[in-house]
Amino acid sequence: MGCCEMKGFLSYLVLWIISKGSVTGSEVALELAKRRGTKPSPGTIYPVLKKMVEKKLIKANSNKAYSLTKKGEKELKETCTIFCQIFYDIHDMHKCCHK
Amino acid sequence: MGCCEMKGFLSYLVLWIISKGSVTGSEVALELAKRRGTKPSPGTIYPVLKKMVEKKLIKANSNKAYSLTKKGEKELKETCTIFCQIFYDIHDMHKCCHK
DNA sequence: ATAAATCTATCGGATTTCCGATATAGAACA
DNA sequence: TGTTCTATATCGGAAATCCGATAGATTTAT
Repeated sequence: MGCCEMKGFLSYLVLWIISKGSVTGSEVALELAKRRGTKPSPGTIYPVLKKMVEKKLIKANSNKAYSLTKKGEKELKETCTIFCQIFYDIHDMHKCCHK
Repeated sequence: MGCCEMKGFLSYLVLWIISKGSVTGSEVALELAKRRGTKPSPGTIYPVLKKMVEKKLIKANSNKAYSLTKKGEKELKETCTIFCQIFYDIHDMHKCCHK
């Protein structure tokens, strides 16, 4: 709707969230709800997880809790680097909210 | 290509960049190049600017230099708030790059 | 004034990104 | 056991996001 929908975060965020500790699909969804305000639907979250498994970025244990693979850790590190460079001045953005 | 292409930043970044000072289209493109590493093509940047003018988020002066409208300032503030909440732990992401 | 280079603009479309609808599997409980 | 609730899974598609190709406009240089 708005000019700044900001689609495109999801995969990165999921990778990031999983990197912080083994979590199930529904736990990932809850963490996303905290951040974004809205909880992603099952039709959103599970296909994302599936694709990331196929790409061998994450793996599930027997309880369907996900964790990063070595490849996933490498990918996360690279993507974090890009992200932090793009938004190097996020601190100024933060100030912007409180004006 | 990767799992975390992170499309979806562009409009938000353009709004942010313009908020920091009156700039032309090519100057916006140069600033984006600094952040992302690659310069967006004309076919990318000008349609974005056009849409933002149509939505009255930015306006051009006679030299085709853009600046935010009141509506744009409001939109930016709101979007900054959402962005900073989603990425409240960007500082940890930053640490992640340097491991 | 003319040529070259740069900037601006537009179009169509490939791809990505996400979600609604639906179905199955599993857990909790009466 | 049968019922209910939650979690997982899949499909098709709507919308967004961006870009290549192309062309016109403007500036700069000769």
